[in-house]
Amino acid sequence: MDPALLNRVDDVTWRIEPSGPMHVPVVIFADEALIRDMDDKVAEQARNVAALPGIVGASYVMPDAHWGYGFPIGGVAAFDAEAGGVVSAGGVGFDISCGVRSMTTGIAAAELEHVKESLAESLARAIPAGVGSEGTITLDARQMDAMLAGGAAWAVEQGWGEPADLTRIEEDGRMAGARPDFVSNRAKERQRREMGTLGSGNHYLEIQAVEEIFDPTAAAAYGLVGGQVVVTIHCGSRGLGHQIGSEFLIEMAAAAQAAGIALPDRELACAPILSEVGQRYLGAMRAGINCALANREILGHFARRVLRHFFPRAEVRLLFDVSHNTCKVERHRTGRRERELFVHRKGATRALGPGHPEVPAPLRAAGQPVLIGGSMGTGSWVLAGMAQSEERALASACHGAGRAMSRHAALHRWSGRQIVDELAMRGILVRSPSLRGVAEEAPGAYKDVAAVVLAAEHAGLARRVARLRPMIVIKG
DNA sequence: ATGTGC
Repeated sequence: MDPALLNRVDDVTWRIEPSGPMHVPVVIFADEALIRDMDDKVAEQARNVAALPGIVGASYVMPDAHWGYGFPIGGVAAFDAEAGGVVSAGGVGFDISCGVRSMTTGIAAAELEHVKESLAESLARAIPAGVGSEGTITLDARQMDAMLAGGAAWAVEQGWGEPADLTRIEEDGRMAGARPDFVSNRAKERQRREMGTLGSGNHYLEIQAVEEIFDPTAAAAYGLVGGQVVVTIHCGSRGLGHQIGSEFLIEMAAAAQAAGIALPDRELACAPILSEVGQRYLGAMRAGINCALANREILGHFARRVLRHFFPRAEVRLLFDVSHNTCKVERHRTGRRERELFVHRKGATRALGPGHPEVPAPLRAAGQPVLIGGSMGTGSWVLAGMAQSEERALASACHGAGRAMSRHAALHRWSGRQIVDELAMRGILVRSPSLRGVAEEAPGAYKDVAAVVLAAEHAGLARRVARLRPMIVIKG
């Protein structure tokens, strides 16, 4: 993207003023180098989002943004139901409530080095991964509905997790307003054997070491200790979320037309929040959120079991679990008014600042943990939401490194074997059922995650707390 | 993202 096409507000803030059908401006948070590397399509998509009915504030773009389906990945947009605002399946993303959880362990990374190979094998056996991966859990129709209504709280009731985890999950582990009866039988059928599975693409489970600490006070509150092991899981709602997204995309294309909404791009299919289709999507999507919360809870439980086998004294505690593909009802101040908004975050994380009442009490003074998944080779980051994020971007921040290259281009450039060997030389063990998947996920296909988090910090969205170095990567 | 797909 050519920076000359944008209005530069400061080093990390850029605007496109409303023109034509746009109701609000586009606001992009990124440094100049990230802007130059960003696809022109991101600005086009963000402008299209700014033209949707009932949008409030701005069409926001995070520093890790790239081209997505309809909405950019790394996009944040809030809608006012009473002003004709819409909800969009493409604004949430196909992988409903895809997200990240990190667990601290108290294990010294140096100690783990001695068992790294066998731990990698055990994790690869315990965590089903890959396209169409199925696990050891099969749900009947009643259990499926209970899971879709209960989320991670349901998983804990079933013995796949610990009650203390729930306070460290958004929505306390259970999304209210879920309507399992609005989820199609086909979506439920696809999910029957997929609970506790990782899936494919950019999903992973990593064993990481706390490599560097930037904010000792926040790190202490988060339980992050230099040289200790952290487990991070990136996964979502698997086949169920995908099926819900696909079905509602079709329904919303018709609903938008029926509501007389002119779509600049058919991929922006949406329905008025107050319409029948809009309400049905929200109920189904919230069930999808519960599916993702339950899935990450179960995967965390499997990882915990394996770690305790190797380290019986390990205390595997959930630091936090965040979703980055959601639409949530939140109260925000825009201009002079505070009002209820439907906030779409697609490839973007909620980032509540210090003192916010929705942040769990032990973490509240530091602010909400913002977990940033990097690529396999470059590591991940833990940030903390900043007070300014509320005003700057509806309390949102980036979610990852963001792709810099298409999967196709990455396949052309690297072989999976070569990536596995190169990472092994650097002490990073990769286990995956798909070498093709590994090539697509080559570290070089991603943006510089350090530059992304620095831009987020300079923009006042989230500040750096710690950097995590990958040791073992279980890849889908 | 995805029982990967025109």
